Amino acid sequence: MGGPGNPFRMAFFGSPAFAVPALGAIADHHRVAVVVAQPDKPAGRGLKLRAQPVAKIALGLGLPLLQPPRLRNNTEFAARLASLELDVAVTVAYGKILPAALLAIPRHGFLNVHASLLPKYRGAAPIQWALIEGETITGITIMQTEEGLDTGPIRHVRKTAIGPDDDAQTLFTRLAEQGSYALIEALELLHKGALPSEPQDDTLATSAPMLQREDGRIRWTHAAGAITNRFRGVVMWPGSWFTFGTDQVKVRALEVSSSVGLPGSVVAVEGDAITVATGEGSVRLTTVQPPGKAPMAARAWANGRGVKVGTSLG
RNA sequence: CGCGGGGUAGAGCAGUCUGGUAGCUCGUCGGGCUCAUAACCCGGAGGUCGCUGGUUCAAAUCCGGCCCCCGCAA
Repeated sequence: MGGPGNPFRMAFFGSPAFAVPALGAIADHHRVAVVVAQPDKPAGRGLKLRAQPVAKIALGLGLPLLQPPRLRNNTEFAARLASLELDVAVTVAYGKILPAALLAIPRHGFLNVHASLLPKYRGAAPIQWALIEGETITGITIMQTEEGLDTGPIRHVRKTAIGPDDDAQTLFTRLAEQGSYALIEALELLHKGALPSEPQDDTLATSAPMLQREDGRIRWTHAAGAITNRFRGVVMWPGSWFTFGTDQVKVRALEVSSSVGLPGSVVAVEGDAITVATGEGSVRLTTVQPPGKAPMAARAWANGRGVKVGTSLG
């Protein structure tokens, strides 16, 4: 176990893969009285029941696991949480709003691990939106959980640079790790009574709502750089896509190019790639994926569909 | 029983409804043209049409079973 001499007695709320490193860190340094994750949900082809990553890890570590379908007006759950005599609880991408009645249970309340530099990018998809907006720096904010969405006082911050090769996948991995470090740091400070609390400046707040399928649509009139940034942000889901006929064609790999032309028109077909003009510059599509098919070289896709220089994509 | 698309030459597709010579865009090999080329011209090789059973004079195509890949949704 290791860690500080006087570990906290804690509850951990989290669900997806992003929360896994934080759970591991907490389990190493503190006493986890209970892990709370969202219920297993049907997902994937065939709608088979899929366990939440945090739930799997919790079971693997032999930690008590709860997956209540509802928190609001759930007196049984509240009573159980209260009976644990928690010092503090943490939430990491749990995915549900916590009622005030629960927030008041732990001695130090709830700390939330958020993957942006608050007050920017409040909401469910901070990593994706930071990439879409072309940010070059982001980070982890540990905040006091309130009833509002990511509005509580900032208690600890850890920054990280966004590199040109970063996408949602790499940033997710890095920030999940950074989040676990930041959380341990914050808990140490809390233990010493030295954890600051700074209210957020609401006038600087921006929102980062959960992505929708439409957020992946490529707007050819946008600049090539903006299209690329969005591609990096939506790569995990829903992915960048354009329309051709009635197909939504996903773009699996692209790079900025300098050719110019009418936005949306194919200006070059060479090697494995096709180059499409945008509002400013162009993008070279190297791998695409039509619906129902495996990913393929963009050139191969063009070959089979009669796409050539001059063809307009939607 | 959530909805749906697909498996035809090395790649991507058409052909299947209306059974009857294996087609298209590329790649590849050879030749030609060109100062030159990923451009152009000519020619060639390359396919047990996912597997399997059935119907038929005849199956990529019609019927049954099986295997595999993927999209939506969540």
